[in-house]
Amino acid sequence: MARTIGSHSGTTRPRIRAAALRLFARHGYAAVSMRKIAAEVGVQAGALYNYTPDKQSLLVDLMQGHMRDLLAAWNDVPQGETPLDALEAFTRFHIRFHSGRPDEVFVSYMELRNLEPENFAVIEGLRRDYEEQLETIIRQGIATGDFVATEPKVTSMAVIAMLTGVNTWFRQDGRLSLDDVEALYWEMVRKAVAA
Amino acid sequence: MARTIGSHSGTTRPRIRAAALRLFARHGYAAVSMRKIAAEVGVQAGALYNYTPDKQSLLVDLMQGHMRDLLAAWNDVPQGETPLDALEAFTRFHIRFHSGRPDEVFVSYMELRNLEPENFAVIEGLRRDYEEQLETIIRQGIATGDFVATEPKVTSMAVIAMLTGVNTWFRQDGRLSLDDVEALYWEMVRKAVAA
DNA sequence: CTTTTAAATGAACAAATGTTCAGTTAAAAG
DNA sequence: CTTTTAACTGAACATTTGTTCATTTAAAAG
Repeated sequence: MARTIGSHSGTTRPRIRAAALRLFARHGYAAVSMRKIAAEVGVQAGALYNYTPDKQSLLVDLMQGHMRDLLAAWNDVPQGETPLDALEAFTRFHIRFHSGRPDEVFVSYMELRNLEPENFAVIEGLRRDYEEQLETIIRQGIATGDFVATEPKVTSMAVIAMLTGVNTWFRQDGRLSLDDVEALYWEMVRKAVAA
Repeated sequence: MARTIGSHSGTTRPRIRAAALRLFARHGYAAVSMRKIAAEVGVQAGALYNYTPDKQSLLVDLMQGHMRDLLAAWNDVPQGETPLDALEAFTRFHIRFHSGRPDEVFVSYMELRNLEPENFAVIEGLRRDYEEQLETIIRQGIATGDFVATEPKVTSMAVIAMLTGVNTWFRQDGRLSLDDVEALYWEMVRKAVAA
């Protein structure tokens, strides 16, 4: 059999993406076979190669898409007037964006070592771009005297690590709302860099 | 051939552990075969089974050993008089301990999903034990009025995430010494929970 | 209805996987 | 020197791996 009833052209590609993302996040890139992805989509393994040249490209596309989405979304956020406003905007944006995409975040963070060198360089570059957004805010706050930080780069890394950590415990249906969490973390970030 | 010249009884076991740790950290548990571990030790794959019942046990032993070492080492740290002293002790200990064992930390954090459920429960329990050490300190600081934190558990998670993040960028031969880093992070932690 | 074509099958490939085990070797014990 | 035994080899096993491709099917175009 081929072209089974109900197969439409536009549907399969996103379903492959979604299945790959889900499985990579749950079990890890190396532990997931093309056959398992295909089974999740309801298709034979060979069919995947109509949509991706190989397994690695599946991973790269997911990670690159995530990093591009992240940078684009941050670009759409109003930065506010002062460095303090900008830092609050970044804090709240980072938590909200990442908590809404746990699988993408997990894969993009955990599977870096499974990227071939050239692909790694691309993703790592996008990550650095994002980190520099925060570093810039912190440097501006230091310049205006709003923040105290002797090592802005270190401070950026510390803040990002803290914020990304939300994903390890936060659940949408938990006791605390996303607004609660944003407020809690913003208070800690604010105090940590306060003059 | 077997029992090649220079093979001593006590040597192979730790070398297998070291090779497995190194390779798991570099490439991930699922991507590392028993043959690759054996090759790193200079032995055939079959020989590994004189020392481990299976591949999973190799991973569990590494992770369990790491968590036990962590809890034991923290137990040996003088806690100080006040909650503030205890928090500083924890902050400095966490950074120092983790930065000295990057491979163990990486594996223990990244390979949780490759543990069979019962093994996962054990490791997760040990992790919770450690996290509760910090939570207790924070609760005591709140009780004495030294700290302000409306959600002690969240604060603990935030602080630990921030501290563990050091491992993503810190290098022993970098510009900043371990003491520098400890001081930088301690200032941020102190301010973040300050009353 | 007929033709075209995109989408999927299913079998095949060599290579690699975790694990077992009978046999071999060299160190330790007597 | 002889015996014992722990340590290791090397081949074998059934599965699974990523990927290719000739073939088949059903939807779209005319």
